[in-house]
Amino acid sequence: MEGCTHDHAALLARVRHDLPTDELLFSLAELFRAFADTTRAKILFTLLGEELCVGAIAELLGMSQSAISHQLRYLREAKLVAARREGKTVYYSLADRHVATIVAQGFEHILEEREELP
Amino acid sequence: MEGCTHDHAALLARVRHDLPTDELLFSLAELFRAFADTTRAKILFTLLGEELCVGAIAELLGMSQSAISHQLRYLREAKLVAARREGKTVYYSLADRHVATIVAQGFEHILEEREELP
DNA sequence: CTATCATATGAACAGATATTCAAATGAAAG
DNA sequence: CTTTCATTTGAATATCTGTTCATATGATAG
Repeated sequence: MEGCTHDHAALLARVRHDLPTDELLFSLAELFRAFADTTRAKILFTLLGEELCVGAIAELLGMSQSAISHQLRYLREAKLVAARREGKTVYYSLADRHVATIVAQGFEHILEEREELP
Repeated sequence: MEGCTHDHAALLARVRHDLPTDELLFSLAELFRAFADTTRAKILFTLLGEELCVGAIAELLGMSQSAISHQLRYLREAKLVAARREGKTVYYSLADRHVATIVAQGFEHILEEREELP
């Protein structure tokens, strides 16, 4: 059967009350999905310091221009990168200061976690 | 053909130098993958305030106990939640203070983003 | 106009992932 | 021991996701 039969009605009510809406939780998951792929994480890192064109990123990561372009579209629609056209070339940059913060926080977590295991 | 033929050798060299190792970037993506699923995001939220048993989480999210257990295993292996057994019941809680920080940062991002569009 | 460079896009395929279902633990109580 | 409760696990399945390949767009030069 399903679940336990404990008496946690009061606890559940309280936790449920504090829980954000489904829609907001979905947005949160959506945001983290952008960082959850190795290729996209790499792209975001290359853009931490400077704006770069698609070909440069592709070369940097040793991947096809098409693959990078697809991921850039993803990041663009997630509003995490911004595009700027200059002639034939399109330059990408981070769209939001939060991107850097979130990446930095994740990094800190990983590094501290590794220090704990000698 | 592939990529552009610009002269960005110096730029590429510099960016490449600042780029973390593949292994570290993979770990980063792996960490964010844990937050990148709606069910897992919900679970982490329910655990922000208190520790809860599996059945309670399942009831709270209106999902099967098995589905929740599978995701809890994922989160346990990612070292984001900790389990504590008490009789038949297993209580889960957040394993790391970073979890709360990362979630909070993501939330802030979403909320600010929404304020910008009236 | 045509040719070329940089990027974008669509379809297709392969691999990953989340949920369900059925069955297996593990712990306490009778 | 058997029964029951809470949770875990494994296999199967359906869905999602990332890359490739081929083709299209957009911009400049000639």
